[in-house]
Amino acid sequence: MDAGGLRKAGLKVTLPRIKILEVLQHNRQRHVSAEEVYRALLDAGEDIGLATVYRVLTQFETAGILVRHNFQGTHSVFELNDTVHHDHIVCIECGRVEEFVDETIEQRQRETARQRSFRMTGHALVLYGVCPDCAAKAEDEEADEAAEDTPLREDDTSS
Amino acid sequence: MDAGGLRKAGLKVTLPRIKILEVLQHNRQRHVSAEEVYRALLDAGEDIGLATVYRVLTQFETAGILVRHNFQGTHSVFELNDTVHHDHIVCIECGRVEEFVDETIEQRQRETARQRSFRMTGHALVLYGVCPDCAAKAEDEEADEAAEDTPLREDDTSS
DNA sequence: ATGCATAATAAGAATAACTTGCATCTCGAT
DNA sequence: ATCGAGATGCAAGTTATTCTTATTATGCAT
Repeated sequence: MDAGGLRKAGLKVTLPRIKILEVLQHNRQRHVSAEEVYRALLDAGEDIGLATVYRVLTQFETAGILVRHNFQGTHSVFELNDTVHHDHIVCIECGRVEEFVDETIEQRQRETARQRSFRMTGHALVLYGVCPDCAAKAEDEEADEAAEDTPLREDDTSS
Repeated sequence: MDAGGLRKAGLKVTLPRIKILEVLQHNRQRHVSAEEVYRALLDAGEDIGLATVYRVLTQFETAGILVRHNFQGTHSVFELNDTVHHDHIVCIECGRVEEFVDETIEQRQRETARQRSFRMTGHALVLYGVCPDCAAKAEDEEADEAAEDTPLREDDTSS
């Protein structure tokens, strides 16, 4: 699953690539950023350059070994592509990400592309919302604020 | 619709904001980037700073006046939010963007969030594919390449 | 209409996330 | 073991966006 995958993708089996693949496999359930992969390898005592991490992740993406997401717009995160396809729902408060699959949505997407004569090559569906945990926290804070109901105030009468 | 919208959003009605709003309204059917708004205003003889454009666009987004998209991951584009909600299908070849609405998908998304006890605040759905025009072009080129089967070549025998 | 407190602006420096150029090194076919 | 294509590390360069600060404009009360 390691070197074989690389070989099949037409990529030389090099130490950095193997190590990066390992990090991704160890974080199979999470979405990791390039920076995180880099840090993980440095912490593991590997001598690797950040540029290499970026290059290799892009190559892996091109090779279909992993999938890139842009949940926050500011930076990309990656996950291995050896699981079944799924979409994501992201908590805008804590950043937590859950996966889901809805065959009805998938089907309607294909239908939409077909109607417009597009040959669909992929899609990105991300739902944004507040997860149950953060919703609970927010309720607590609302209760606190109800006592003063002043949205913005600098004067806390401290002087 | 100009100043009133700003006023309602709790934003002071300033010249830069009005001008930026005008650019967005003149490009109602397109998706414009911060850079494009900036250029448009410079070309129109306005004296405005790029930082102001970014700041105002972000304020507008927060105020719900416009919507931000990250189609290519590298930079954001914006569109006014006074039309009905819609999703997008993007051509990966030429960048052309079409809009669509599918109530079934919308509904399944709400259902998905509900099932996971997320309070859904928004979503991003982008279909990627090749538009009819680009597909036609690609076919032509395939025919050309069949004769030489070299994917990349600079030599067009023009010299 | 006018002044003042507050909010908004411009300009440029700063930052985050990547990307590229280049000399050196490694993989792997021989 | 050898050699060449391709990979790597480092440092410098990009790109998109945000921050800092001094300056200016706006809106509200008068």
